[in-house]
Amino acid sequence: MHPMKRKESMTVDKIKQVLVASGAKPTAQRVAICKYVLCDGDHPTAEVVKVWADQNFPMVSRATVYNTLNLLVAKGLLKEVKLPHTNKVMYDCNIDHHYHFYNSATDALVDIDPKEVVMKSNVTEKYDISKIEITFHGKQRKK
Amino acid sequence: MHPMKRKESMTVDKIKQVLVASGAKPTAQRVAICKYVLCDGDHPTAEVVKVWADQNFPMVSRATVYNTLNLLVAKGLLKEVKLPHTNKVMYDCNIDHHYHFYNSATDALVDIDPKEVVMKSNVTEKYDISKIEITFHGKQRKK
DNA sequence: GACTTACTTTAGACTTATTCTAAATAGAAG
DNA sequence: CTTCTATTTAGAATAAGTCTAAAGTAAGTC
Repeated sequence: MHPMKRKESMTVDKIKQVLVASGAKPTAQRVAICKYVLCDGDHPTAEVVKVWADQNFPMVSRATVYNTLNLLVAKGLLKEVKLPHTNKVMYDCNIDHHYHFYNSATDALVDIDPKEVVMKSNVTEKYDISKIEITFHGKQRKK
Repeated sequence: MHPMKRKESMTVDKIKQVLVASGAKPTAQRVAICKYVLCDGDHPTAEVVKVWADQNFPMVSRATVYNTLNLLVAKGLLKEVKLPHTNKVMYDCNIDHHYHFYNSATDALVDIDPKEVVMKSNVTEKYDISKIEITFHGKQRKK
C-alpha cells in the first residue's frame, strides 16, 4: 500500500494561468494562497493557510483566505474535507476521487487511492449514490 | 437492501435501570432526554432534542441537553455522528457498528448494516485500523 | 494620464454550535 | 433538619466561519 503522490509545485505563471482559465482574476493574494494550497500544503485548514500567509506574504486578511479557499473549491481546483475528529475544514489539492486515512497518532491525513480499496454493496440497488466516502482511522503499524 | 431496524421503546423504569447500570443518576431531565434519544429519535441533533424537550418536559436547559448527550456518549449508550453536509452533531441510538446513507433529497440519515457492504483493502497492511467509516450520499432511487 | 466601473480586499461585526462558569437546586445521608 | 455532593440553570464565552460596508486595485476608455 502506498499513499497517493503529492502535487508538484507550480510556477507563479502557471498558477496565474490556472486562475485565469477558471475565470478568476489572478490577484497577488490569490496567487500566494494558491502556491500554498494547490502545491505545497498537506491538507491544511484555513487557519494553517492564514499562518502560512502571514509568514510569506505582506498582507492577507482572514476574509481573503476564506474567500480564496471557497473560490478554489467552487472552481473545482480544491476539495473540502470534513472529518469527525475536528470541526475545522481541511483543504485537499488532490481533486481526483480518493479516500482518506487519518493517523490519530500524528494527526496526519493521507490520501488513499480508490484502487487500494474494493467496495461492493447492494445499497446502490435502492439508492442513487452520488458519492461514497470512506475514512480509515488508526495508527501507523509498528515495523 | 433494507435499513437497520430501529430501537424499541423503553419504559421509564427500564431507562432508569440503564442509567443506574451505567453509573449515572436517573434524574428527571436525563430520563426524559433518554426516552427520546435512546428510543424515539431518528438521528436528532442537540437542537432537535432541545425542541422535543421543550414540548414534552417542564424545563430542560440547553446546557443539560448537551451535558446529557455527552454523558450518554461517554457511557457508550449513544454514538455521535458527524457528517460533512452539516456541522451539527447527530446522535445515533444504534451503537452497533454500522455505516450511513445520507439522503440529500430528504435530509434523512439511514443506518446501513455492515453486512450489506463488502469492503476489502490492503490499507490494513500498513496501518492499525481502529475504525472505518463509510458514508453513502445520494437520493432514493425512483421506482 | 485621469475617469469610470467592476471586482477584490480589508477590519471588524456577526452567526452558529457548543462549552464553560458560577450560582441555585435537588436529593441522599447523617 | 442540616450537610454534602451531584445536577441543573442562565447566560457568558469560545471557535470556526461568514457577512458588511468601506477602501483599494486595475483594466478599459477618453
